[in-house]
Order: sequence, then structure tokens, then C-alpha cells
Amino acid sequence: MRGRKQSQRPKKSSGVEDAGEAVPDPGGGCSQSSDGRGTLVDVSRAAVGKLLSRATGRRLSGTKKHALQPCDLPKCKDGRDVNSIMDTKEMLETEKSNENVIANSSGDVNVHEAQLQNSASHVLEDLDDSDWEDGAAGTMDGTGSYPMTIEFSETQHDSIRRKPIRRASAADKEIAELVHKVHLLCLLGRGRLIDRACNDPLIQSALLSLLPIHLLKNTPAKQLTASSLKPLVAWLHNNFHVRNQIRSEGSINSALARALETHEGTAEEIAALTVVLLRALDLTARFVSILDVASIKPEAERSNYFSEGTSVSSSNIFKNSTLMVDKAEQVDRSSLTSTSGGNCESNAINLSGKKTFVLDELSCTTSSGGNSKPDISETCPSKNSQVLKRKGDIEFEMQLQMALSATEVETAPRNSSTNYSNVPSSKFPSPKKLKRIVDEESASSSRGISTAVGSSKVGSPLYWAEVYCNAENLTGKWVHVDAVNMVVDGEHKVEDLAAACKTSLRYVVAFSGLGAKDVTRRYCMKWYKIEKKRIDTLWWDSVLSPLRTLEARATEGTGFLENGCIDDLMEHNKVKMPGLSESLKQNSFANDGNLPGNSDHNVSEELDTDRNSSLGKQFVATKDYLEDIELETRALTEPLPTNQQAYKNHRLYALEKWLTKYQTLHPKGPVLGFCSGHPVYPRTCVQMLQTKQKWLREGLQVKSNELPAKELKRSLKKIKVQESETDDFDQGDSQGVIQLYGKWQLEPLQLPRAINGVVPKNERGQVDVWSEKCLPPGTVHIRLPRVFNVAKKLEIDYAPAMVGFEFRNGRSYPIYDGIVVCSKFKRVILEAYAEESERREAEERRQREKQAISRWYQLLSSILTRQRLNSRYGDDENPSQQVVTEIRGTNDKGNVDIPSCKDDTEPVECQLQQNNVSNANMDAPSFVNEEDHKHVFLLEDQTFDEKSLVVTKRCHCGFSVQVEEL
DNA sequence: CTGGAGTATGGGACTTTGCGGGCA
DNA sequence: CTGCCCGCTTTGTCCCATACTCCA
Repeated sequence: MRGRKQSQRPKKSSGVEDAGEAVPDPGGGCSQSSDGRGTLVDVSRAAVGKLLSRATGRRLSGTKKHALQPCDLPKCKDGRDVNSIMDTKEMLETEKSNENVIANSSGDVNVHEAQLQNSASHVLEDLDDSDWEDGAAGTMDGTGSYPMTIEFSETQHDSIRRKPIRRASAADKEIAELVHKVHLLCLLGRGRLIDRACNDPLIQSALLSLLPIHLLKNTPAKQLTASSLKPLVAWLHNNFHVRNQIRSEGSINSALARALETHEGTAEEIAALTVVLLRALDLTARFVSILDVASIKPEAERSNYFSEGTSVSSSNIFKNSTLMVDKAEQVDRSSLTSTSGGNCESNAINLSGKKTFVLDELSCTTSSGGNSKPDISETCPSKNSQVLKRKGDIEFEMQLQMALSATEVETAPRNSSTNYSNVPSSKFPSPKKLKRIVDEESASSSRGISTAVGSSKVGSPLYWAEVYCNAENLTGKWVHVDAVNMVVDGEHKVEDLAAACKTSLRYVVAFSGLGAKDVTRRYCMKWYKIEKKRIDTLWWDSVLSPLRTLEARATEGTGFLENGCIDDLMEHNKVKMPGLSESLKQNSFANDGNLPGNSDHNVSEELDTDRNSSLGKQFVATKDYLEDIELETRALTEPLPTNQQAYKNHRLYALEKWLTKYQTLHPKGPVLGFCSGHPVYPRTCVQMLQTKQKWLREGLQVKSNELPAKELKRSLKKIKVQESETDDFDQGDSQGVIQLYGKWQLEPLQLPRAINGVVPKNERGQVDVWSEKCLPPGTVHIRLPRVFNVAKKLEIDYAPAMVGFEFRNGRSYPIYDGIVVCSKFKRVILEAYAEESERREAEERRQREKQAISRWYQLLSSILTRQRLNSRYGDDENPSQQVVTEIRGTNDKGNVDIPSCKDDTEPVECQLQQNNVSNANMDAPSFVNEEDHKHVFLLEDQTFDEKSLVVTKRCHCGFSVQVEEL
């Protein structure tokens, strides 16, 4: 039924969604496979195309409407959109070059990465083709001050006037989602790059050589605990400081090398160095990053955009950029040291969105070999998303440019003020303290220095390391290590701290072995808050699945775990959910990588195989698997939210007041707690209700003596309609309510059996075949066209099969497909149908042949007639030649007869017909010169072929005509 | 500042069992 | 005359999710 509807209902949105639909379960949560990957590529391609077309579309419309006002708002909007493409382009370019670096790393991943590269290059081509000059016209001025001023006042006015804010359309949402996805992919690529750099033996040994000997000796490789890491982290923290400026030369490896040299680096570099050190000490370590991506929703940004519009300094992105550039050049020129200065300048000057900017940017990146890219990507998490959150998707266009200049010019100095490295002994600052810092910064930014980029996110933890401590937790545990902030094992602090810095932990990803794993659960306690901000799980899983395999392989090193240890582990993790322990155990032995109800799980088949091979008395627990258990445990033991709205779609808990019409609580308990006085029930108690009819379609019927679980009042309008139609007021009560039943009130559908070859039918004399389950026992559904004729002929009882409805003209019409008959007649009917269709085909063939013959006859007759007329009246020099040409012409044009003849199953006949023509042609030359010749077909010259029923008539001149007797 | 309640709105799901004319 | 085939034409309502406003 559902399938039918989907196919019949015209899809309102297309493109990506359609592409997605073509994918049967892309990644499939647990069954990610090669086809999933392939379609991912398709989807990505379609998406990029869509993004571009949309951007182009917007641009065009903007130009059309406001061709006379180059400086007004739509024009700006127009320009921004161009910029948005530029950013996409850059991001894709980043990804592209990133992937080039790691091109040989992994087979599977590279398949879709290669495709991504392709799409990236398509994008680039397209971008280069588009006319940039047009879009840049409004903001051409390098100084930007004069046109900008006018712009602002207009813009602001406009934004106020346009008070009724247009809600984000489906297309807007789609674009935001696409941007979100692309951004995610880029950040994933970035993380992999860093991870790869952390494996550089040169850097590792260099760092190791700096390590004091006592630390080297005192760090146990075995029996590692979180506390034993503290001296190491303290050493790192004290010896490496967060640097004020960002260098833009060299690869990540060289950046790390330089950080080693200067004992300074970005937060990212220091986190990376932590990983380097830990790996150098032969510990299992990962690089962890918050992927602080562009928002998945356009609306929030939009609304913020307008609400913040009251602040002049932040109302307009162009103003921001202009301001930033001006200030940057005036104030912070001094901070632009050697290499970064040049880069920044070129970006800043061109910020207004000209083509030259992109070219500069690209040339920079290519010439420096991906060197400036680290800076781009690095600033993405901390800076760009903030822009997005505050300004909406129109800001996305500018984010990379702005991030670049802001990072180099503004953020770095600001970093210094909030930098904990300046206060080596400081621990994590309290959230309040951070907020204050943030506030101060916002204040300062509103005074004119860049407000554009993510100022409030400064100080947020974005990068850290995880070390596998095998002596923790019985089974070992991944321990959070943040050398920048000198925190070890502070996973629970990350969320609050990030929240204080307005960063949400939507995606926390751990990188290792060029792979990646989503470990958000470890750091995020309030999952319900981030769930809606995350991309569709299927997509994310399918993206991560190859990376997960790599990650698991890299951190492999199985620990043997006795059976009972699972219980210990459960106890340790304070599992409150009944059944989880059991299911986990079962799963571990069934080697099913997917835990119940956990869509985040995607343990690759390979790993499953590994586990299979080592099944025995002991079950082998990989780190990966143990971590899965840990994360799943967290997922199932989420604390109760404190606000009611969080229960609306909470995956674990429910409040009765937030249930929908068709939901109820059954059983109504246990009560897990209270929220604002409302009892909290487990989500598992929420049951879907349906009407009897709906359940019928699923092959279920309501048990006798069951009262409706819920009754809904019908809408007044419908009741009125019914009453006016039926004029029947007796049933008042039952008409006024819709009776709903739950699954626990149902039993399998028991339809009356077919008896004596008679199909039980409904009141309309048909059978509603919503699914196979709805067939009366002892009957079959034969879906063949016109099969009812056969049944009728054989006098077998049948019922038309109604398979669904079609909606046209505002009305619904039943769709019939085939018939329902008793099973015992199936064979007979099929045989008869085969015979009948054969007969029918033969009949059709005969008809076609007959028609072909008649047409040939007509053709030849007309040829003869024409020839006769020509020879009698015509003054053409070469009449017969004309005939021949005409015949040819007719053939060339593909006259109905010939092609249809070809299509037929009768090539012989076709051949014959064509031969007739050619005969005429061949014979023609013999009389060509005899202009006045009249053909005379004497009876004695005539031959008759009995087989083909062809009469060949011959003239003494040699001309012959073959005529088939009809 | 946060959260609850109420309201507005976009968008998706659901709706649900002919009829008349031409032609063989 | 009968039975079959084809084309007609493209709704309207309700509900849910979400965002916004107001207020405590």
C-alpha cells in the first residue's frame, strides 16, 4: 500500500531525494555494502549539481529583478550566492587535495573518494565556466567602503521592512543539508590528514627526543592508567603553547615539525602532537576532533540573521568583511608575520567576492601544496560555523574567506588573551569564566573589530587525544587527553565547556589508521539536544563505515575477555536497562555487530569474520567492540531531560502529553521519573494505534471483545458531509468517533476459507488484496492482464483483485490487478491463459500480416496505376526512373509497412515483400527507353506459385510484377 | 536566561470503490 | 446491442513539526 502510494503520488521534491529513493537502503544501518557506496557517490553528485543549479538560479533571478540597482539587497544576495559556490569549491578542493595526499591509503574508501574528486572537478569546471564578473559587479570596489555604506542602510531597511520572514522552504532545507554534508566530508578529510601526520616516524622520534628521560621510563606501556598519563600531559602542556599566529606554509607534517621546533602551535597541532607522543611511546592513541560543521537547518540561521540585524556591525556580511579587512590592515598589520601576511592580504583585499579571490586562493593552495589548507580547515570548526549559526546559509559563502583572514588577523591575537598556555598552571576554566570571556569578546567585536567569525567559540575544546588505557575499567578504556587544557580523563567536562563556548558536540570523531569512528556518545550526555542537529544516521553510517573498518584495524589488539567479564562490564557501566546485558552477550556470541536498537552501529563484516574465527571458550573482544558496548550503554542510560519538550521525540523516554493522536501508552508504566510533575515513561511503552481497516491491510484483525484503546472525535466537517450524504442520524455515536486499536489487541487475520472452489468476496464482490496476507486461505492472486476472461470462459469462480486506490480529480478510484481464484484452479487457469495468449498472439500476427499484404497490394497497385498514367499522359523523359525513385523514397522515409514489417516476428515475409520491390526495380531498365511502351501481361506468361500464393505477371518487355493472391 | 504555553504555518500524509463516449 | 477500452484531470483536509512570541 505504502509502496503504491509512493509511486503514484507525485513527488514534490526531487533530486537528492529521488536519488536516495533509488537506493534500496543506502548503507542500511547495518548492511552497508558496495552498492551503498556507489549510490552515495551518485547522491553526492546529484547534490552538488543541485547546489550549483540552485545557486545559479538565484543569481539569475537576482540579476533580472534588480538589474538597475547594482547595490541593493538582492544583488548582494546574488553576490553571496556566488560566494557560496566559491566556498563549496574550496571545500571540495580541500577534500580533493586531501584525498590526493592519502590517495593510496585504502581501497574501499578511495572508490568514493575518487568519485568525490570527480565531482569536485566537475564543480570546478562549472564554476570556472560561470560568469563571475556579473556577480562581482556590485561589490567590485577593492576598498569597499563607498558602496558598502549605501548598501548597509538599504539592507537594513530592507530587512526591517521584510518583517514577515519567509520560512525556509524545502529547497532551503535541502541546500542546508547538502552544505552540512559537504562540510562534514571536508572535516573528515582534514581529520584523516592530521591522523596521518601523527604517524610520521620523524616527528615521533623528534618529539621523543625532547621527552625527559624520566617520563620516558615512567610511562608504562602495559597496565596503562589515566593517572599514569598525567605527567606526560603536564609536560606537553608546559612545553607546548598555543601559538598566536597561524603559519600558512608547509604541509601538516611540516607544521607539526615546526611546532616541535618552536614549542608553539595551534590547538589542533598541540592535540596532534599529543597523539604523536603517545604513539611514539607505543600507546594506542587517536586524534579526536569535534566536527563543528555548518548547521543542518537553514531556519535558525535565518532567524538569527534577522534578529541580530539590529546590531549594525553584524547585520551585513559585507560590512563585516569590509570592516574586518579595514581593521585588519590598520590594526593588525603588525601581527601579520612573514609568511602569513602575504596570504592574508591577498584574501582580505578580495573578500568582496570577486573571481580573483578564488583564483588567488586556489593558486595559493596549489603552489604551497596544501599548505594553506590546514588553516582553512582548521578554522572551519571554530570559526565558520559560528558565522553560519548567526547568519544563515547565505553566510556559508563567505565562511572560508572570512575564516582565513579572521584567523590570521583577528583570532590569533584574541586567542592569546584567552589562551591558557599563557597561564600554564591553569586547569579548564569554568564555564562561567569562559562565558565571561566570550561576552567580553563579543563586546569587543561589536566595537568594530571583526564580529564576523565565531568569536564566541574561542576557547572551546575542539581537538584532543584519546589513549587506550588497558588497565582502566577491567577491560580497558579510551581516555580523554587534552594537553592544551591539561585535562586527563575529563570526558564529562567537554560537553559543558563546549556548550559554554556555544559549540555543540554534534559530531565527535576519533581518527586513527586513516579511519574514523564517531565517539560522540562518550562526550555528549544530552543526546536529545544534538540528535536533531545531526545528519540522517543512514547517510552518516554509510560514510563512516569504511573509515570505521580502518579505524578498528588500526586500534586492533584484542584483549581476551572471559565470558563473565561482560557482566562485570555491565555492572561497571551501571546498566539500568533490563535486557541489554543479555542482548549484548547474545550479540557478542552471535557475532552480530549491530546491537539492538542501535543504528549507530556499523561493525564491518570483516570484523565479524575476525570474531567468528576466534570463537571459542573465550570470546575475543576487540577494542572496537568493547567501545561499541560502552557507547551503546551510554546511549541507553541517558539521564532524564529536565525540560518537557525534550521528551517530544526522545528515543528513550516519553511524556504522555507529548504523544500524538495515534499513540498511547501500553502498558502504562513503569514510571521512570517525573518532569515538571509529569510522569516519565519508557519510550518502549508507546504504542501506535490504528483503525480496524488499517490493521486489516497489514493482515491483522482485532480480537473479539476488544474495546478500542482510544477513540478520536471526527472532525466536524467530515461528520457534516457524512450526515448530509446519508441523512442517517441513527449511528450518530459511531460516526462521530474513530475507534483505534493497538497491536496487543490484534491477532492474525482469519478470513473465511475458499469452499468448493468459491472465492469468499467482500460486499462489493471483490477481494481487497493489500498484501498477500489479505488473501483468503486457499486462494491465489493471479496478476495477469485479461485473465478474468479465461476464468470466465472456464466458468471458474473468481473475484477481481483490488490492490489499491488511485487519486484523480480529487476522487479515489480503485485499482484492479488480476483476479483471485482458488489455488486448485491456478494451474488450469495459467495453462488456459498461456493457450489463450498464444491464440491471441497468433490472431494478432495474422491480422498484422493481413494488413501488411493489403498495404503492399495497394502500394503496388498505385505504382502500376501511376506508371500507366505516366506512360500515357506524362511527358517525363524517364517515367519509370521516377517510379523507382519514389519507391525508394518511400522506403527511405520508413513507411509504415516496412518498419512494422521489421518489427514483426516474420522476417521471411518481410524479405519477400522487399524482394517484390527489388524485382520490379531490377526489371525496370529493360523498358526504360521505350517511352510509349504499354505493358501487356498475357495470361500465358503468368505464373502462380501455390506455396506463396504469388502470381508473377510478365510483360514481353521483361517487366514483371508479383502479386500475392488474397 | 530558560522553559512552558499558545499560535502560526509549511509541508506531508491521507483521502478511498466512476462515468461517458467510441469502437469492435 | 453489448461489452470493453480509454480518457477524463490534477483535491482538500488534517496533522505534525517547527519556529516564533509572550510571559513567568
